[in-house]
Amino acid sequence: MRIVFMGTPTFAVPTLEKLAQSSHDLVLVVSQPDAKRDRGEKVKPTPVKQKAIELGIPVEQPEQIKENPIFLRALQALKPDLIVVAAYGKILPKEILQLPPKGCINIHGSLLPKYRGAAPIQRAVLEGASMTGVTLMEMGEGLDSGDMLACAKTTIDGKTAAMLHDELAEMGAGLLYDSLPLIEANQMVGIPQNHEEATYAPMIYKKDGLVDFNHSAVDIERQIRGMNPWPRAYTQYKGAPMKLLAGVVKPKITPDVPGKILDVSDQGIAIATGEGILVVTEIQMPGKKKMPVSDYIRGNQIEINTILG
RNA sequence: CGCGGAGUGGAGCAGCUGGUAGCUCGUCGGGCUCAUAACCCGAAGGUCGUAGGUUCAAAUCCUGCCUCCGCAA
Repeated sequence: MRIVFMGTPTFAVPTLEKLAQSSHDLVLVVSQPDAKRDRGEKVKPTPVKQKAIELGIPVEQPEQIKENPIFLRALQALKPDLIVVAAYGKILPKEILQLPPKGCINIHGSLLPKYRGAAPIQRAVLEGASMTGVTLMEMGEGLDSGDMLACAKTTIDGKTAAMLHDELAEMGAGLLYDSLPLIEANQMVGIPQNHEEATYAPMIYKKDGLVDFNHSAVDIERQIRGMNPWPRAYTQYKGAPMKLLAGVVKPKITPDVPGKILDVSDQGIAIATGEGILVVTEIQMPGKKKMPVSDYIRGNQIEINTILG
């Protein structure tokens, strides 16, 4: 089959690699423009573009994908049998969705119909779901609402969103790879989603990382894991932003002012919350590296009774 | 040219109004103790990111480079 791949962030990279390894013709990779800036003055290509270059596959980066006749014609000229999409970042117009005979297949980082949308992995962690996974679906009109072709599951346990991200990226890549023969033979059967059970996973913003200590320790610990690697759960310690990178929940002992530091030791920083105590074990201060609290307090002070936030 | 912080013994930091380096922890040895992540004594371990410059003398001042990180996007 002639395949076009569309993707942008690192989540899509494993799938790109798998496609490149397959016996099919990966004729084009489409990714977002390089507009993103990093620290300093650098303009970095997207992770997918970098990998595509490494693999020697042509890359297109249309500024806009809708109502772009030039791009559409170029795509038509390639006569792709299949378009695979993984976290591309833009809604595809109907003309493109209808272009390949085998359709457009999307890899989504959740067990549909749960967590449709931009941030499925993080939302699953934040809400304390026990399982998550990846779903292969036929793309149609509507956000992540197409028929499901296959899925794979994993447990969340104490994993961070970052860990799940990597795991699901690989899982999705493998799932797609294994499905290619069936797709080619038109033996994939789409199962409609139960739209009644659909939930949405809106995009995460920087402010979603701000910790509210009135919440329970359980929720905050989930926030720490869900906001990893970005934007990270953060609070303020004496006016300086303090990122909370890992923590454990202790059962409630006696109620105290939420956000108050109750104890500091090699075990971590014990903080009162709306319900229970959160012992933060790993932090990062501005300009510093991430480090275990036990390391941090070797050369820095954290005062007990300070109110965070 | 977006703003900014930082690179010092294994870890985290201090020293930076120039005169060959200090703290906490860890490590090793010894002691005390019924015992201990406790306490006491002692030891090892650093060409102070890198290349130059200024100087009688630089971790400390100046310049280039490398690396790490926070903010903003």
